[in-house]
Amino acid sequence: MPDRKAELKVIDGGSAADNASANKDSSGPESMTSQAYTRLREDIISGILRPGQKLKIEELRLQYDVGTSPIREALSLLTSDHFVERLDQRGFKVSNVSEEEFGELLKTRCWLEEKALRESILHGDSSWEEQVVLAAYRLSRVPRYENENDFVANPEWEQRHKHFHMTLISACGSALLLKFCDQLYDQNVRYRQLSGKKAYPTRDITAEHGALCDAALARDAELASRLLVEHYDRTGNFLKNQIGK
Amino acid sequence: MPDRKAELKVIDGGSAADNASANKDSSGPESMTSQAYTRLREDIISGILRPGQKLKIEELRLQYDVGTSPIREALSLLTSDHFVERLDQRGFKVSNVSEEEFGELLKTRCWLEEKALRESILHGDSSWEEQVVLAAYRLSRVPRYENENDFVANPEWEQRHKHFHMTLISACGSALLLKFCDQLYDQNVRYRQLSGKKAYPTRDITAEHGALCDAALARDAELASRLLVEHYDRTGNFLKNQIGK
DNA sequence: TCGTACAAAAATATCGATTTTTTTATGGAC
DNA sequence: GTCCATAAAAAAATCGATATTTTTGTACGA
Repeated sequence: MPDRKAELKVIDGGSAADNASANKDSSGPESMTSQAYTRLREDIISGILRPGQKLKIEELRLQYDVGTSPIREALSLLTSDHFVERLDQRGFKVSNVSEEEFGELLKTRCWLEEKALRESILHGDSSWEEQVVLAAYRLSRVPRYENENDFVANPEWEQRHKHFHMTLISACGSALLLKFCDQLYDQNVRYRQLSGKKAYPTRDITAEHGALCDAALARDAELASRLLVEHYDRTGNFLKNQIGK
Repeated sequence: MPDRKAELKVIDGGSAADNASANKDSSGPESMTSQAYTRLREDIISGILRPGQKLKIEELRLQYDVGTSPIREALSLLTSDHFVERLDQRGFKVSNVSEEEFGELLKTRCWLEEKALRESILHGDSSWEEQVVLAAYRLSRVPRYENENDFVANPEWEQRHKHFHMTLISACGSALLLKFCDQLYDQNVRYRQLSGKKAYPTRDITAEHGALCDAALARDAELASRLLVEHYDRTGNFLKNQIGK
C-alpha cells in the first residue's frame, strides 16, 4: 500500500457537496467513509450506479480504493436516504425506481412542502424574507443549462434551485420537517437525472420562481401553495413518462 | 459506572422489535450487525444509553461481544433514525434531547399524521376499515400497564398502540409518509421513556382511541383529525415538563 | 424435463491488528 | 493564572485476512 494517502488528503476543494454529508462536523480531514459516502451518493443520483444494481463490496473497494469497512459504513449511511437498500446477509443494492414510486414521491413532496411553506409564511420574520429574496435573486443570475444548445444541466443552477426552495420553507419551525423535505428533494433529483431528459418543455421556470417568491413575501399562503404544487406537478407529470424501465 | 454489562446482556426477550429492523429481509440467520442494531436501538429508546452519551466503539464491542465492524455499521444505520449522531473522526454519540426538540417533534407528528389520516380516510377501502377495527379491538384487549399499582408499561400494549395508530394512517397512499410517521412515533416513545413518568393523568385513553376509531370509520376527517391532534397534544403537554435535563 | 442434493465458487460478514486522529496531560514562557 | 507547544494516552478509522453464508453449477434420479 504505497501512497494513496498523500493523494486523498488533497481532495475537497471546498466546493462543498450541498448538505449531502455523512456527518455533522465539517472541519478537519475527511474520513474515508465520508469520501466514499459522497462519491457513492453522487454516483447513485447521477445514475452511474443503476437502480436495482447490486453493490458488491469487493468491486466498490477496488473502484474507490478503500477498505471494506468504509465502504460498508458508507452504504449503511446511504440507507437512510433511501438510496441504498440493505439485505441481511446478502449485501447492498441501489434502490429501485418506478413510475409508481415517483408518483408517491411527488405527492408526498407536495404535502410536506405545502405544509412547510404555509408555516414558513405564517412565522417567517424579516430575516427570512431577506433570505428568500436573496435566494431568488441568486437563482435568477445563473443559466438553467451550461449550454443553451445541448441542455446540459448547470450544477450551479441545481444548487441554487435547491437552496431557493429550502429557504422558502426554512421558517416552518421544524428541523425534522425540513430534513424530510431535503431528503425528498434529493430523491427527486435522482429521478430527474434518471429520466435522462435534459430539456424541459418550454415554460418559464424563472417566472414561476419569481411568482412563488412574490406570493411568499406577500404572505399569501393560498397563492404560494398553489404555485408551489403546480410547479412540482408540472415537472412531475413531464418526467413521469420518462421513467419505468 | 460498574457493571451495567450483565444487565445489558439479558435484554431482548424476543418479543420482536416491532418494525425496528436494520434490513428488509426477515428469514435466515440474523447478522451480528442486525443484532447490535436492535440492541443498541432498544438501549437508546429505553434510556439505558443516555442522551448525549459518547458511544465508544471499544466499550460497546466488549459489552455486546462483537467486533468493531458490526458495531460501527449498526451505529451508522441508527443514524437514520436520529437516535445516533455521527461526527467525522470523532465517533458516535447518542442523540441529545431537549424540551424544545420535543415540542418540534410533537408538532411535526401532528402535521404529518393529520395529513396521513385525512388521506387515509379519503382513500381507505373496506379492508382498511376492517384492519382499523381489528387493531382497535386488539388494543382494547390488553391492559395499559403490567401492574395497575406500579404503572410499569406493558410491552404488548405499546406494540398494539403503535399498530393501531399506524393502521389508521396506513391507507394514506404514501409509503414515504408512513415511514416518516413511523420514525417520529419511535422518537416519541423515546421521549416518553426518558421522561421516566410511568403513570399518566387520569384520562380515559381507551375511550379516546375508541372515539378516534369511530370517527375514522365514519369518514369524518374533521373530527378524526381533531381527536388525533388532541390525543397527541394532551400526552405531549403532559410530558413536556418532565424533560429538560 | 424437472426437481433435488451436493460441491464449488462467489460474496458477505466478521474479526483482530495496525494506522491515524483526537483528546488529555504536562511543562514552560509570558 | 493563561496561553501555547509538545508528549503521552485514548479513541476512531482503516485494513487485510478469515470465517460464514449465499449463490451458482452440475450430476443424479424420478
